[in-house]
Amino acid sequence: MIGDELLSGIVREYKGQHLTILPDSYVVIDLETTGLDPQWNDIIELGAIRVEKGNVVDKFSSLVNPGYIIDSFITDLTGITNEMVASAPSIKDALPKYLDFVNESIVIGHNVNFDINFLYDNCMNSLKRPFSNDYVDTMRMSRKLFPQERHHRLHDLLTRFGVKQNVEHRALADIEQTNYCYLYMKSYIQDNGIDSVSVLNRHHSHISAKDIKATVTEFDESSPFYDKTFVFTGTLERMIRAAAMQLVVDHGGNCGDGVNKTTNFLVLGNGDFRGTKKDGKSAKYKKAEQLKLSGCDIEIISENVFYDMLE
DNA sequence: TCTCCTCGAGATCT
DNA sequence: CTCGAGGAGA
Repeated sequence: MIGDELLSGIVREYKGQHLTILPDSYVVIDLETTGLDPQWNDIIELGAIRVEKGNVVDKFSSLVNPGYIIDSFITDLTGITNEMVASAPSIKDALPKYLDFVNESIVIGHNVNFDINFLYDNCMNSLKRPFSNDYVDTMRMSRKLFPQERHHRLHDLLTRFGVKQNVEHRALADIEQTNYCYLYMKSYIQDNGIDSVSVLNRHHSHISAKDIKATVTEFDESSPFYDKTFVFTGTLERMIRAAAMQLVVDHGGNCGDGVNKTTNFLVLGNGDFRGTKKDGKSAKYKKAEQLKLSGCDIEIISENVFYDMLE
């Protein structure tokens, strides 16, 4: 995002700050737009709810006429049609009322930088002022809180927290669900005595195999994992690598970062390789093949076989 | 072998 | 921002 901003010459100098506190009073926002890029796309719905001391005290919702035909892809996604925005105000007319509603409050949203960037640019263009509210991002909270999860879309959070979700992406509906996710994670942090500031600030440094400690003390010695050393290459489909490594050590096995003579299993991720690869094989794969030829006790298995071994 | 750095690419929002 | 591969240098 920063790179894109520099390339396109957009530096949002007066943007608010990301906060690691968990406020009781705030405004949850969500926008529907004609696309993903604030430079080329426009707002078609402004939504917000005001929460004070845990209670929803006010709501704001307004469609916005972008001044051109909305792509059918967006209509399918959001349920917002050209007929619906035909009588709606332009962004220049709708924005001041919206800003009055949001006021100076802390803003909460899912991947809220998306919404804030749209608001910032529209404020600059229409009103010659920035949008500088500080904010809390529920996507960032989820990433920090549940680093073992691969996906952190709003949809994924709702599934994880056991909530049914709507088909259409209308602003107020998404806002209500975002608020639910915020409150859920806020309680999760408080109930588990987590230090929110340090957890929400930590950047997830690279996990090395030796950092993974077993969470159990008793091991089944007949497990195919027992006393075996596992190494992973490529991206796993079903979980992130750290979670798979945790499974290995909890079954009495060990993990390594690189392939060597002590490696017993190399697990090939079903997903694409991200690093440089020639002939579709990673360096770990080729090294494992060599060791196997020279008589080492090493097996090269697929991700699916790995899961089968767990049973 | 290990630690640290760089690079590419995916994720997330509509 | 994150994750994973791979290279440099101790």
